[in-house]
Order: sequence, then structure tokens, then C-alpha cells
Amino acid sequence: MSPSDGWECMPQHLTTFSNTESIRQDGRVRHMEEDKDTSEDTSPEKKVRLTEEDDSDSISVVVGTPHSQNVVTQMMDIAEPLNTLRTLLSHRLDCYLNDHEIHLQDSTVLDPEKSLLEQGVKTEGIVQFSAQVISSHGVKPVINILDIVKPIIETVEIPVSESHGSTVSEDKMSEGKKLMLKEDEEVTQLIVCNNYREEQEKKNIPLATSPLDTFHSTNIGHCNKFSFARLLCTRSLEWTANHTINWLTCGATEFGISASKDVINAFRITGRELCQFTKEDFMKKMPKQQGDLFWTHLQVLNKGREPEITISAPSAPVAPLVLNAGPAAFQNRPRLPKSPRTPKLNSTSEDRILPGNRTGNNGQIQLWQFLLELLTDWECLEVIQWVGEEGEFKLMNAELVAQKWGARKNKHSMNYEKLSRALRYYYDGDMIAKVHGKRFVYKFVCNLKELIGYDASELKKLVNEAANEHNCREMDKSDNFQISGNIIHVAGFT
DNA sequence: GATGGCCTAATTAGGACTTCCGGTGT
DNA sequence: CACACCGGAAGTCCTAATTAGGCCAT
Repeated sequence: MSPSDGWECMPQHLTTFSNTESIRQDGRVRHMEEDKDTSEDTSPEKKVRLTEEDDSDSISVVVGTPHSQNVVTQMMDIAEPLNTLRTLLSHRLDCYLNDHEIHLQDSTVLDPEKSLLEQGVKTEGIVQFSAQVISSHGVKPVINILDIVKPIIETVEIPVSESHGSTVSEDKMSEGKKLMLKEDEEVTQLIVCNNYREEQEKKNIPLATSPLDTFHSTNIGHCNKFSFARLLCTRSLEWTANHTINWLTCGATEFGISASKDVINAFRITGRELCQFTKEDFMKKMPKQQGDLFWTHLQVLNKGREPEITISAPSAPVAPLVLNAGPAAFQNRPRLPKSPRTPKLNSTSEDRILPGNRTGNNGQIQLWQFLLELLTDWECLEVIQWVGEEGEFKLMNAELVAQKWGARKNKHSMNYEKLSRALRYYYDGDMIAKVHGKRFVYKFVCNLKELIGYDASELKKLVNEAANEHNCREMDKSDNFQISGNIIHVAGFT
């Protein structure tokens, strides 16, 4: 999100978090001391600290609300053996946990003698574990690590509103804007989504959890038509019209703005329809100011939390809960062979963790990403499309693909000859290969499923569905038009 | 004047192409 | 013969880290 996306830059008062602070859902810094002050609040939504005295500044324990199924969050250094986590939880929860196995997302059994670092999780420093402690009678006792998030506590600054005296709506609105202005959007997600997430959980509204749900459209370039967002926000796709209305009203409350009847009526649509909106479509249905906010919120929802932590492929499976795939989703895959000229997926895991790497093209779209983008846009079916089920795709109009690529890269002399040369550089890697004997046919040889959560056949199906749906809608429109014009034609029978 | 902190511009490094071209295959 | 395809070589563009130099306060 950049200011040019429709948000005004607001003057920001920046505060650096310390380990004794946590983030409020409204984006303000909440000091541990404040928790004491508010501990009388017995709202079921309230997180409750179990103890007032922590062993260290970095440790805090909260017990989830009933609907969060007793999820315990625990801060701990990633380099600590998991035994330490067990001990900490045991201490906090005041119960015996030494016989509990430690699992990762119900699947991988972890070695308690080793740290997560040693078991494939690539990050450093303090992380927040979200764990379920399962101790029911007759059930194998397990500490199930549901989620690992690296808080950006020490490195991220977020705006803190000083205007407590101002009106709520102004406050929330500007805060919302400020939050969404942040480039480091983990903060945005922690703040914006947590509130909403809880609301949605209460109302059983589908939330984005799979890698593709949370695909970051900007990762694959500046997707003007938001085709990726349109296609990929599949959990929002499951929304009913009521869910959409709920999202709208809940958001209006959250941001302290009002949603008029007209706006609500305009959004009496399913998530599927919502996700097919371009920003322009969206903005037509809502006043500019609110539209920007809600559009961004929708994008954030569908993007989810970007991974601060990745699990290397050999030691643990890629798990959506841990790896809500953001821009780095593409990086979480085996590296390509070492040809110096072979286009590579951006960086090593080390590069991802250490801010200082010299990998070029960070944030710049790569050819394979661009092709994948086109391949997931049903409007480009006549230009490029999937063929077969094995990741093969054909440039139906190679020159046009090249022109689009050139336009994206501002290389107006781009042609298929040059584009194909760029594609040939991929042959040394394990991303794209040529399908021999078939003209203009190439193939994604990488594991798309692992990369973005969907394989080629699923993507193909989704694109075709989107295209069919669009065609049906066009047909409906055309029917209406014809009827209103007193010419009764039924599509297909003219 | 010496020192240290901060800021900015220049330099360096590396990745991913882009451009050109001679050659091969169908 | 035309066209797709291949791959070497050199250059370009972009991003980000590092370094150098200037300014200012102590």
C-alpha cells in the first residue's frame, strides 16, 4: 500500500515497541501495566493474563477465548529447545506437561530436545507460539503448536494516536488509514485482522487460511486489474450475501463510519461476486473515502499474514497455518541450481531473515510471475492459457504476451523472440521448461501446489469457472437488455 | 581541533532480464 | 524457405548494502 493508492499521508507519531509492550487491536501500544488496569473487564473477549510476574520481559501468557479453543500464546526465543516451551507452559498453566508430545499443526512430531531452529524453522530471535494444550482423559497428551509468528516488536514502528480527545470516528478512521499506510503490513494485519478475525470466527464466516487465499497480488507485480486478488481470495468466495453485509457493517463499526442503506444494498452480494470486482467496480458502489478503506481492508483480509517464518521443505511440510503465503511464498521452495544466469526464486531463507541482502529485483515482477498472473486471469484466456493438467501452458498469441510483458517492464521493443530468450534462461532451473515439439507451449515444472497452494489443474479449473461465470453474467445482461428493448430473444436460440 | 553522530550521495554487488546473433530443427 | 527454438555473450536496469564525505553538536 502506498500513498498513491488513494490514502493521504497522515502525520505520524512513531513509537518503537519494546518487549514490555504489546499491540492493541486498535493499533495502539498496550503496556503490560495497562492489562492490570483492565483486568476487571470480564468480557469473554478479553484476554486474561495468568500471572502478573513474568520471568522475563519477553514472556507473556494469554488464554484464548472459548471460541479460540484454549489456545495459549507464548513468547520464546526460537533457538531455545522446545523443552523450554513445555516448561514455560507448564509453569504458566500450573500443570504437568512433561509427558506431552510436541506437535506442529497436528502433523509433525517435534523433538523437544531441539529448538525449532534446529528443526527447520528459519528465523531468529523471539517468536510467538500459539499452542493448544490437549490433556483430555483418554487422549494422547499433546502440545500442538498451531502457529508461529515472529513479532516485529523491535523493528517496526507504528503510529500511535495521541488524539484521545478527538471524536471516535475521526480517530478510528485516521488510525485505520495510518495503519494501512504502513509498508510493513504485518502490523496492519495483526491489528486490522485480529478484530475482524474474532468477529468472523464468532459468526462462522470463512477466513482466509490457505496460501493462495492470502496470496499477495503485488508480489506478482502491479496487477492493475487485481486479477489475482479476484481469483485467489477463495475464502471470501465462500461468503454468502449475509457474510458480505456483515463484513461491511462490522467494518463500518470498526472504522467508525456509517454505511448507508444504499451502500449496504449495493453489497448484498456473495463473496464470489465481491471478489470479482475490480477496484473500479468496487469504488462505484461506495463513496471514495469509505471505498478506499474497505477495498484495502478486503485486500488485507485476503492477503492475510505474511510469513516471517518459513519451514524448510525437507524437515517439515509447508503448512498454511504457519506459512500464510505472502510475497515470500514463492521463496519457500527448493532453490534452483547454481547457474549464475538462471533466474532464481528471490532468495535463500537466510536472505529473507536478514534484511541486508543484495539480491536484485526485490519487489520487481519476474517473468514467471507475470506469466502466472496472466494464466490466472480469465480475461487473458485468448492470449495465454493452461493446456493439459501438468502445468503446461500455451502462448496462444505469443507476440501479444510479449507486448504485455514489455508494457509491464516498460520495454516497448519487447517481442516474442526476446521473451523466449528470457524463458530459456529458466531451463537451467526448475521453474519453467519447454514442452518439446509443441510450438509456444511451456510448462511450469515447479511444484505450484507448494508454491502458491494450488496446482495447475486447479488453477485452470478456477480460471475457467471465472470465465464461465462472467459469460453467464454477460448473457444475463444481454437478456435483460433485449427484454427491455421489447425484443424477446433467448440466448442460444437466436 | 578532535570526536562522534547523522545524513546524503556515490560506489559496489548481484539478480533478472534484454539485446543481438549465429546456429539447429522441423 | 520460414519460423520456432537454442544458447552464448555482452549490456541494461533495478534494488540494496557499503563506503565516503559533509555538516553539526559536544
